[in-house]
Parts: sequence; structure tokens; C-alpha cells
Amino acid sequence: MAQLTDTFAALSDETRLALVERLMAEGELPAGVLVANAEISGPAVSRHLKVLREAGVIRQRAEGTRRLYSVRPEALRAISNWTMDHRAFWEAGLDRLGALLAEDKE
Amino acid sequence: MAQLTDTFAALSDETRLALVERLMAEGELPAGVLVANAEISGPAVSRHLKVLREAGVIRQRAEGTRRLYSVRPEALRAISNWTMDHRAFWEAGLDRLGALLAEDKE
DNA sequence: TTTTTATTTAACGGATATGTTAAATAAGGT
DNA sequence: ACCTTATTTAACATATCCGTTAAATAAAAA
Repeated sequence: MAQLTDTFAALSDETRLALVERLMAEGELPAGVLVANAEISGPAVSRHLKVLREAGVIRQRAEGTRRLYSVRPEALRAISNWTMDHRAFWEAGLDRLGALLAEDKE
Repeated sequence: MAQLTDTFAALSDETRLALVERLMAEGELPAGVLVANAEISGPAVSRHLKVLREAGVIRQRAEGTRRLYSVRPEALRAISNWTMDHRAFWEAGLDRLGALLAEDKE
């Protein structure tokens, strides 16, 4: 569970979520490109990338002096698996074991 | 996006994730029952519940002096929607698709 | 109305997070 | 070698998070 909470923590910051979404949309990108479009300093972006990497959300690859980042599918798959494990709970129209929520749906 | 990051933040703590999973498994429960099984103090649990509530993950209902908590399906559905929006990145066999498409653009 | 039960809010301390600027590192070009 | 480019690490300030114990609040019971 610690792994999952770490992933959630990594994605709980708007800057980091934006970085991840950009990497998903455009594929592998070097740190410099990510910095160029960010509103915060290079070092700040660099540390966000480190947080994402240590949480297993992205991976890093060196090419000359550049560091190329890309999203690791495993992390997102873990989140998806978690939601699917509890699919019965949030999916409309399904019975829920022992739940008292059926009547106060909004 | 702030809403989604708030949800991730709410679930990024192990105690809170455990509370949410318990409420999903057992349905609506009063604060006291949740406190009884927690390893931290009542006030600590109370504040975790407040964080979850303010993030929209759970809802609170009063019954006498008791406060009954339950999970709001909308929050989990939002996470599920986000993962599904990006499923091309984590689905087996398609994890390279996004990167390849992005390379084509250059 | 006084007491008990259920729960939250207040006050406080220590750990963690996030931003900045300056310095360090490392590969490449001249 | 020296300078430039790309990026990270260091040092620092401030803010937020999370735990604790003590006090406050509110409904129910006596």
C-alpha cells in the first residue's frame, strides 16, 4: 500500500501532474524542454522530476548531458488496478456488499 | 485539475487510504468505530476524516452525537476517468504508442 | 441540571515539502 | 585546456502536515 500512497503523493502536486500529462501527451522529453514551459525555476522542476522518479512514476535516461524523461506505465496501471478493485463501489447501478449507501446517492 | 490533485493528496496518506478502504468494504461507519481500530489518537483520526471530507472523498452525516462517514463514489470515479483517459500508456502492448506518435511529430 | 458519551477544535512541536539563488557536476565544442 | 550548455545538488526560508494532550461542544442519559 505504501507504493500506492507514494504514487498518489507524487501526483498530488499540480506541477507534477502537469509534467506527467505532458510526458504522456508528447512522449519522452529532456528536462530543459520541461523547464522551458514551467513557471518555476529549473532546480524546482528538477526536484519535482526527482520526486516522480523516486515514486516510480517516470524514468530517466541519459543522452549526453541531457536527461530524458518518460512516464512508466506501471505506475498508472497500479492506480487503475486499485480503482478497478473497488469498481463495484463507484460504478452506478451495481450492488454493494454491506453498504448503506444505496439510498443516498447524489 | 486542482480537484484531482486534491483527491490524490487525500489518498496519499496510508492512514487515510486505509480509512477509505474500510469505509468501502463495510459501508457507513461512525467516527468512534474508525478510531477504535486506528493506531493513532482520536483527534488525529478526526482530522484525517476532515481532510478526506474537504477533498470530497467522503461525506459526513450526523445521527445524535455520532458522525457517520461514507465514501463518495464520485471521487473514485474521477480517478478512474483520469486513468482511462490515459489508458494508452499503461495498457499492455500499447505503452510505447504515445512515445512513438510523439517522435513522428518531430 | 449534572454527568457521561461522542467527537471536534486548539495549541504546540517536529518533520517534510516547495520555492529561491548560488554552486557543483559533467559532457561537448572551440 | 577553456568555455558553454544542460542539469542537479546545496543551502536557506517559509509553509504545511501530522502527531500529541488538553479543552470545547453537543446530544443523551441519569
